[in-house]
Amino acid sequence: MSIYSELQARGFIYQETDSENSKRLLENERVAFYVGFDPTGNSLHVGHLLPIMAMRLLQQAGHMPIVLVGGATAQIGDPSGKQTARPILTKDDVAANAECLKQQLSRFISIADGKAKFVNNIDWFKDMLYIDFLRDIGSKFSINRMLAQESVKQRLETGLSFLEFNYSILQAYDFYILNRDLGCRMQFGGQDQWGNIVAGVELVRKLSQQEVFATTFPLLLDSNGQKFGKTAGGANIWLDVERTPVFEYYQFWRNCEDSEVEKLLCFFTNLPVDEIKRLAALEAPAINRAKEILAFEATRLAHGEDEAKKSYLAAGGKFGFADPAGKIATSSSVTAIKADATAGFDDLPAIELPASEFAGDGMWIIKLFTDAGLCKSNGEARRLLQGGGAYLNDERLTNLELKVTLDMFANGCVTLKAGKKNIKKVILA
RNA sequence: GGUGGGGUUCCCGAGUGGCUAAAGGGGGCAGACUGUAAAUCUGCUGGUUUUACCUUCGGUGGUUCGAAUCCACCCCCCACCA
Repeated sequence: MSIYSELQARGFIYQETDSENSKRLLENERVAFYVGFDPTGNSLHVGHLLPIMAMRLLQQAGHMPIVLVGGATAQIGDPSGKQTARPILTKDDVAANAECLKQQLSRFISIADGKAKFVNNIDWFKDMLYIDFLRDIGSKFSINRMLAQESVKQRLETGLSFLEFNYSILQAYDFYILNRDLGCRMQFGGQDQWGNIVAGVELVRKLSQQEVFATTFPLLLDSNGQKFGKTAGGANIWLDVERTPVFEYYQFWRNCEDSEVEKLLCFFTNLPVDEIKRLAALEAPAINRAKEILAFEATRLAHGEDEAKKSYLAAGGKFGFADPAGKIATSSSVTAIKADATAGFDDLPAIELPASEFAGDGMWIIKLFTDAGLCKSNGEARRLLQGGGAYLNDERLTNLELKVTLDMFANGCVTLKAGKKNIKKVILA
């Protein structure tokens, strides 16, 4: 399958400036293309993954990814798709964040031996004179057209500063520079970037008389219309294990909705499309195997085969395996793992607490739930118990005054659960 | 710069002196049902040493036995005019 058909079949293509020529270009030439990232945080989250997976596919097909870090533009904040202006970052923040970004990206695309280029737009904006910019670039933009942009129109309702208004001009200029200096001929980005991206295509045409192309990805939403990549709780699922432990990362994918599995497998795994269609068409409860494969594959890409295996076994041990006999065919390496219900116990999320806490009268159960990180406050833990959602060693707790003592530990360990899915082992230190 | 309208708990949004930790909705959490799914129903949704106390209604100060609610000043947002 050609790379273009692959992208299309997997649902990556939402809008294109020139479908026919993009296809021809991607199929017949080695193309330098760029995707921009805002270094606004020190970790990527699942919401960033769609363009990353696209870059991965394109790179595997022989194309050259240029990762643009928006060091300059991050200091402005893109108003597209945002309700309100974003806080402005310092230069040091941006530099540190850019480094984290590069490191996390390296799990998905090859960055060694110049297989991918990293650029920072601060490099061409920092010495730019305002007058020059206005004359050379500003003159190419029509305010009338900019005002007609959907993203701008929306912000006009609530207010838009001149600073933010300039964002699309800066992004357009990025494309111009990358085309001029690195021969970049395509830009990919989120659907919300369309206006900015098209502005770039036009600017390149006006300034360089070059034809360049752009494609946007669909915006992923969950069933509630929220941006994809948040937990139910609204917290982001990060690629940084400090923020999102691997087990939780795995569980995020494992808990996707039935109706989403096919889409998610297409976007976030490397499995062939026809296999995905077959897996996603499985009847309940076998559909759960598709979710296991999704979780395993997505975790494998982000955290490596070993970590993915641990999470698979830990989750399977706790909740059961969807296809323990391995009857459902798949090209995923998950099939090689023996579905052993006890093997993953050690890899459940755990916290160590000093044994002295449990000596004598023991530790108050409410405090234990809070200290273990399962509840944000004692009040929340109290409510959890009152609502019947708290478990100690798989027994439902009702006594708010319970003290956890050393004799409740088996092999130096007790298991806490907040609800059916949030598990934490407490290990004596 | 002028005039008018606003800033309430995660979000939207009621509340115009005590009955207000603050209606209602959304979101979230938990329970039941299930397949670690969806839908549905139920409970909960500021903190603590929990029949009580503490913190919260843009900020500061004041009036009052008592303030999200009244007064003064300040900050910010929106609309129209300039």
